[in-house]
Amino acid sequence: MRWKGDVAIITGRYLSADESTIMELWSRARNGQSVLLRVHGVRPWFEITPHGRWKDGENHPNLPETYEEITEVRGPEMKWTYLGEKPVWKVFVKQPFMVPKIRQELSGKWTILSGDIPFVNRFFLDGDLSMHVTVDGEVCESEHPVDVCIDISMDEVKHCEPFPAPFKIFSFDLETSIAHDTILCAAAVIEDMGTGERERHTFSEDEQTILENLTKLVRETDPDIITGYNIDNFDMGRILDRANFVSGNDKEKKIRTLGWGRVSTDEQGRRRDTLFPTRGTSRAWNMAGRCVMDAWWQARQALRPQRETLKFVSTLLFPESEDMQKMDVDASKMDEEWKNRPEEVIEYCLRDAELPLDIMHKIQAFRRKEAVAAVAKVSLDTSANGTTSQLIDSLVIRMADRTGIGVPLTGSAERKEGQIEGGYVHDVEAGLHRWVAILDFKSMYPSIMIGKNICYTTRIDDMLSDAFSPEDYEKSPTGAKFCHDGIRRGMVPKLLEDLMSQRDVHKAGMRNASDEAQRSYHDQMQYAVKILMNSFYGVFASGFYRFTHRQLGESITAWARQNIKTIIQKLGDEGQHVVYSDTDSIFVKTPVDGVTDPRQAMIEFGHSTAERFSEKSAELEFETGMSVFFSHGAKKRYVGQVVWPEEKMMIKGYETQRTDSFRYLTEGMKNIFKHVLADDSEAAINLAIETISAVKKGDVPVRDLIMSKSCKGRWDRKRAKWDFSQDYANPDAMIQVRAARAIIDKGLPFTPGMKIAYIVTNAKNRPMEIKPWLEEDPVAEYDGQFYADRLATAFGRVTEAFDWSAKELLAGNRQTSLFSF
DNA sequence: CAGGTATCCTAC
DNA sequence: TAAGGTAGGATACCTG
Repeated sequence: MRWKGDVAIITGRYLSADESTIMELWSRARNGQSVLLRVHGVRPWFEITPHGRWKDGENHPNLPETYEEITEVRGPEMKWTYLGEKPVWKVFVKQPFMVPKIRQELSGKWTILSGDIPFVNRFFLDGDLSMHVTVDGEVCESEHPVDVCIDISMDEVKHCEPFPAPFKIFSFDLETSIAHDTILCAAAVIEDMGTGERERHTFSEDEQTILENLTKLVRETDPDIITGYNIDNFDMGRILDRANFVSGNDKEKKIRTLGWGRVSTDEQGRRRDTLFPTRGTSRAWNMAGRCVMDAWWQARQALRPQRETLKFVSTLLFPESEDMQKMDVDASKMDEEWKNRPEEVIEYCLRDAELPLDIMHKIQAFRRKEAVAAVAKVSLDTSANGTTSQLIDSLVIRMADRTGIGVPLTGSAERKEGQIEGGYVHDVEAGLHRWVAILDFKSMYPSIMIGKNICYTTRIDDMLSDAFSPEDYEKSPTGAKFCHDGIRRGMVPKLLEDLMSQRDVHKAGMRNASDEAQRSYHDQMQYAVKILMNSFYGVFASGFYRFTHRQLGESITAWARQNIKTIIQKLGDEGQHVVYSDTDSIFVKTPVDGVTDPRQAMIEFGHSTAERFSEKSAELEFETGMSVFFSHGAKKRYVGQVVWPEEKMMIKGYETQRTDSFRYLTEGMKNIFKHVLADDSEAAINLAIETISAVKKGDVPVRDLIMSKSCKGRWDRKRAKWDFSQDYANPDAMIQVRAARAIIDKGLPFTPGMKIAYIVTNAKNRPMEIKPWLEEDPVAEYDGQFYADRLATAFGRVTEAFDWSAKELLAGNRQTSLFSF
C-alpha cells in the first residue's frame, strides 16, 4: 500500500543497517497524521584533495582504497578551493559514524572536504529539500509509535510549498519537593494545532507512577513538540534524574518512566539512546522524533522582558487574565503546601502547564520557527534549537555542492585573532536639535556583500594573486581583493540576492492576501527571510565558520565606514549639520530658515537628501523624521519626537530601554523626556526633583524599585551545588550572584542565564545588601538614599544639559552650586 | 575618592 | 569543545 501526501519534518536520525544506512525522519502530515519517513539509498561520503596548491600533472598521494570502512573512491572531479582548482575524490564509507576516524587518519596526506556534515543533513542538501516535502512511498510495518511509516527513496520526495503544519504540542509542568527533590505532582496539556483542541491531564500518584503515566501519555498522544516553562534547565533534567533514580538498574522500568522518544521501546544498543531524552553539552534537549522548545527561552528572545518568571511573562502578555490574579501557591514552601492543600497545588501545576502554550502562541513561536526552517531549508528542530551557522550552512553548502566548490571543515581555517574593526559611530552633539531627518542605508551589510561580490569564493588569496590582473578584482579599503562577478560570482552575493527577491515576493503576498491566514503566512516568511539575511554578516565575520576569512568581515565593515564617512563629509562640505551617525544611519538637521512648514520641509529634505546620496548597492532611505532630538552627548543614547511617518516618542539606549533598570526610574525618565522634548526644561527639572525626593522619603511602592540582572552559573555535579566561579572572576562581588544564592538557599529553583530580581536594602555596606524579590514574599523596605542617588545620576545626565547637576537635583535646589563658587 | 576591572545590556 | 559580529555606556566593586 502507498501513502502520499505533504509532510513537515520535525527532526531525524540515521540507523546503520548491515549493508546500508537508513535515515529516519519524523514528520507531521498536512492531514494531521504523524508520518515516519524511512529514506533508503543515501550513502555516507566525504571528499579528499591533496594539500596545498595543485599543478597539472602533479602526483597525488595513494588513494585510500585499503581501508575496511571505505567502500568506494570515486573521481577525481575538479573543484574550487581557496588555493585554486584542485582534484577532489569522493570517498564512500560504510556508515556515517566511521567518518571521524578515517578523516583523522587521512588528514596527514589529504585535505578533507565535506567531512563534518551530519548525515541526516544530506536529505535536505542532496535533495535540495526544505522542512515541507511531498512524499509518495510504500507503507511499511513499524514498531515505532507513529500513525504511518513509509519506505522511500530520494526520488520519491519532492519539494512542497510551505504550509502551516498541524503540530501536536505537549506542554507540561512538575511540582517538586524542596526537601527531597522528588516529583510531587505533574500536569500536561496537549494541543492539536490542526483543530485547536486541547486535552488536560494531571498526575498525583506516587513518583514512579507519575513518571510512568507521563511517559505513557507522551507515547499515546504522539506530540511533535514538547514545551513548558524553563523545561530545558529544570523539568527535563528532573524527569531524567528521578526516572534514573526510581529505575536503578531495571532497564524495563527506565523505559516505562523515561521512554519519551518517538521510537519503539524494543530498541537495542546504540539505537536506544534516542528513546531517552539527552542533553549533551548543548542548551537544547534531544530525543528521537520530537523537538523540545522551552517557552522561557522563546519568550525571553521574543519579548526581552524585564523579569523572566512565568508569572511576569504571563501578566505581560495577558494582563486581563483572571487566572493570574488567583492566589498563588507558595513555591518556596512547596512541601508544606502539598501537604496542606494538594488540590490547589495540582490546579496550580495544571495552570503552569497550560500557560506556556498560550505564551508560545502569543509570540507565534511555532510558526516563526517553521518559517525560518522553510527559508533556511532545515528541519523544525534545527530551526528551533540549532545555531545561526547551521542555517547558513544549509544554504551555502547546498550551493557549493551544485557549483563545484569544495566544502572545508569547520575549524580548518586559520583562527581569527583579535577583533575586526566594526561600524563607525559619529560623536553626538549634546542638547536639543530641531527637525532632524534620519537617513538609513537599506540592508547595509548584505548590500555591500552583493555589490562588492564579497564571498569566501571570490576572495583572492595572496598566494594566488599572480594568477589575477588588477582589472579582475576590486580592492577593499583594507587591501583585500575580491574578484569581479564576471570572473566568478560569489555564493553569498547570489544567495543574498535570492533572499532579497524572496522577501519582495512575500511582501507583495502580504499586500495581496485575501485573508488573514494568508497575510500572516507571508508576514512570517518575509520576517524569516529578513532574519536570515541579517545573519550572514555575523557568521562570515566570525572566527570559526567554515567559509570565512577575516578579510571578509574586515572588508565589509571597511566599505561601510567608507560609505558613511564619505556622505557625512559631503554633507558637511555642503554646510549641512550632521547631528549623529551610527553604522548605517545619518541624522541630519533640516535647514528651516524662512520655512513656513518645517515638518513638510523635513520630509522633502529627507527624501531628496537620501536620493542624492544613494548609489547602486548603497541605497539611502529617509526612514524617520523628528521635530526634536535630544542627547546628553553620549553615543547610542538619544530621544526624539518622531513626526514622520508617524507620531511617537523614540528613546534609544537610555535607562528606559534597559531591562536591568527599575520601573520607577524608567517611568520617571520617560516623563522627564516628555518635558524636555516639549522644550519645558523647568518642568523636567521639577519633576526630577520631586521624583527623587519621593523615593528618598520612602514613599514609593517597593514593587516599582525591583531591579533585575541575568545570572550565569553551572551545576557542579561532584559537589552537588551551584558553581559561579567558572563564570565570574569574583562571584561574591556580583549583585545577581548574591541574589541567586539567596534564592537557592530558600530551596527555590535557579536557572543559569535567567534574570534575578532584587531590591537594594542597604547600600552603605560594601558590597551592598540586597534581597531577592519573590512574588510570594515581597520585600518591605528599601534603601531610599541608594535609589535617590541612582535616580539623580540618571536624571542628572539629562538635566545637566540645562545646567542642573545630579547633586543639585538631590538637594532639591541650586544652593549647593551657588555656595560652591 | 580616582582609576581600573569585570560585567551587563543595548544600538547597530 | 561551542560557536553570528563590533561599538559603546554605565554600574558595582576593589585597590591604593
